[in-house]
Amino acid sequence: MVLVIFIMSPVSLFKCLADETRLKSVLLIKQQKELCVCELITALDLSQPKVSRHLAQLKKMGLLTDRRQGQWVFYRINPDLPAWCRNVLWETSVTNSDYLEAEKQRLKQMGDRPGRSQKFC
Amino acid sequence: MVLVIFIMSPVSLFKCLADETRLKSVLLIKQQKELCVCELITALDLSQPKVSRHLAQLKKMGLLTDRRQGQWVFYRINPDLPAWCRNVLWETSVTNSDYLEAEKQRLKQMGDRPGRSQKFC
DNA sequence: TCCGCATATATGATTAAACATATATATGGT
DNA sequence: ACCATATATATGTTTAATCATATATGCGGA
Repeated sequence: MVLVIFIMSPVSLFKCLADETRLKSVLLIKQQKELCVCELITALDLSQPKVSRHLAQLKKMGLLTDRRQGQWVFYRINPDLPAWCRNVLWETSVTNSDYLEAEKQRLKQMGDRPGRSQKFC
Repeated sequence: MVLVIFIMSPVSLFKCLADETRLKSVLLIKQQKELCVCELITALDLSQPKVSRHLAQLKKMGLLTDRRQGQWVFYRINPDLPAWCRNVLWETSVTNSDYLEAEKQRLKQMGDRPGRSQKFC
């Protein structure tokens, strides 16, 4: 039986969130539970490599996890993320509820959003 | 009658906290209510220009305020800092209580700490 | 089944920009 | 003059953006 505890240093978390692309990605994903790269590209209105790079960085830092479903890769908040990090995210999103308005709008208007197979979760 | 609301964008706050010198300065100041530059230099064990520069940046961003008392300049958390920012700081400091152990130790052992004249507060 | 093409995502390489630090010097108060 | 603090300049280091390309999956037709 193995117990793995995931630790995130304060500075590491803040570095993750100190970039607009990363912060918006994280908050959007948190709010939508799960998003694939092409949905984020549309919502954030940014280039594919740019989004992909920041997601890779967030995954490497342990803030996000990903799963592949067919041709799509879906990103989520790492379920093992320490509570204090989740609280920081929560604090940020509730107080700045208008911060993602444009992004949510673009996401809502997006056609051809890939379907989720729940069996893979 | 003028009402001034101070707003801090999420990314701005996280940029402030995404550097170890700045984060430790802010958390130490928050915990000690008020610290002058020479106390921070001792506690953080860093060069004077380095500390001074980061403090100036935090003041410019609105996270800190300062007051001069004689030859010393004391820094505090800006009393007008939005509640969500304070909550993020609180969340960070309670969960990472050992993060400032060495700094608190050095501060405690520091001789010749300047006295505070309460009349200026 | 195999091939070619389309879509989704990732990554290498390059360049540009932002950031942090050190040294030296300036300012402001006693 | 002395002390505490701030700032200017130069320099090194990190970080981010872009373009081009690579990998992976899916689909349609021979």
